[in-house]
Amino acid sequence: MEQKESSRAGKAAGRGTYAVGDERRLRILDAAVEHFAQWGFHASSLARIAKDVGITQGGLLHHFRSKEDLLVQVLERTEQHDKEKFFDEDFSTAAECYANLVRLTEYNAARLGRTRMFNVLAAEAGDPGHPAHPYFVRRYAELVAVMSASLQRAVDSGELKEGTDVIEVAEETAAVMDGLQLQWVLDPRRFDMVSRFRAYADRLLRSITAEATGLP
Amino acid sequence: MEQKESSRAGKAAGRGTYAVGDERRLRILDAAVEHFAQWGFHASSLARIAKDVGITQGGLLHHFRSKEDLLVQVLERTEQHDKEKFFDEDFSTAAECYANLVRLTEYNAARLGRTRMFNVLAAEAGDPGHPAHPYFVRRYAELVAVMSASLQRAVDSGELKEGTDVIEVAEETAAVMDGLQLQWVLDPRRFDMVSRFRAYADRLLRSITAEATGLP
DNA sequence: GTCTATAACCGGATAGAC
DNA sequence: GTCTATCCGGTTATAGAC
Repeated sequence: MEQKESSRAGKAAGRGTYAVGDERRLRILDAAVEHFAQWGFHASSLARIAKDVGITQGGLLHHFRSKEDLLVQVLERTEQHDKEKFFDEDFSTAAECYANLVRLTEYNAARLGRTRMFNVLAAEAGDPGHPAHPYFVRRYAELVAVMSASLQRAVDSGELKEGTDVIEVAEETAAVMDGLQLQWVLDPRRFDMVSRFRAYADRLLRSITAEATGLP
Repeated sequence: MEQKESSRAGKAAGRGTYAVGDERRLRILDAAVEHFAQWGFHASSLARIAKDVGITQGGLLHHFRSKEDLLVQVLERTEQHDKEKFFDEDFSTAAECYANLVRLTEYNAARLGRTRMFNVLAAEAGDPGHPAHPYFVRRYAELVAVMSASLQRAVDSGELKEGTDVIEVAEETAAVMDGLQLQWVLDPRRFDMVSRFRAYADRLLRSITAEATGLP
């Protein structure tokens, strides 16, 4: 799965280090994000995406075998980007882990189209026949694995209460993030997603942090 | 908008008390739920829905002016049903309110297609031009209003901590329910949505309940 | 009420010219 | 690499027969 990309991905791991011929490809991917965001997968059209890039539908299909192929590569691209930005380091405390998730929420709150795309695709992918179904199943599994591992270290270190169900907490946290995004996209100006997530994280951590002081 | 329906709605408010000619209408609505669930709005087709009912696309459009009309009436129907079932009474304690939401989660967990439909439509409706956009904006507002009113009564009665931000808690709870539904639909057999929501409700209530005992 | 027929379009994918 | 042309099928909505 990864070898396919290794030949064209940036060699020096620097930003923007791509083969020259891939510039058009990247512009297509960016345009596709916007369209999948607004229309979902089924209702997006290659012709309209191509038009945004300034080429025709036929031209677009020179870079991507099919519409499905385009979707999968869009997801792979954004995922790779997110992982580098937010899941590179292993957090040693739960507080750090949630501070990082607040950062992720801020990042999403600055990208309406991208966030709406994930909302729509995650929901559409509930259909087992949807091309993004395997992606989202794997995505949640990985997210929960990374988060629960962080939380488990926090339990072991004594930061969190003994007996905390770290899987449960990780899945709940993922749910809160997704649910807040749903409400935020419906009314981005009114709904303060970042504050809401921060409030959730604070209350959650307070309720699962091992109490060290205060009691006799 | 409501007069249109008043002539054909059940007169005695009893279950199933509909005009005879509306049987076909109801079967169309039920079939539409399944299709909107699997395909969302844009990618669903009137012809396929009609086929499931056993009529043609032309025949279907005798009962519903347009595809948009069908969607709106599907949403109105399910909403009316839900309100009667889960939001009829005003709850005097927060514990009762959340017990009722657990019941709602159980109800949803027994209806995969319907729940998937709401996931997809709620996400699609993030686009302001989507026919269901106004519906979902109003839906969240009403849900938060009802829940936060319940919670406020619980604060006033001393069940919950003084100074609890009831709007914040209500919006967070809605987010958890939606987020859990998203994960559940992706893998209904593995993911236990009801347990997860119960765990969330328990932890939330513990952290916002006014402590009455235990401290000197 | 339901059908068939049709209008007027849009969808993805392929083939081949340049 | 991008275009045009084309295939073949799907879409909603309307019109009119029965």
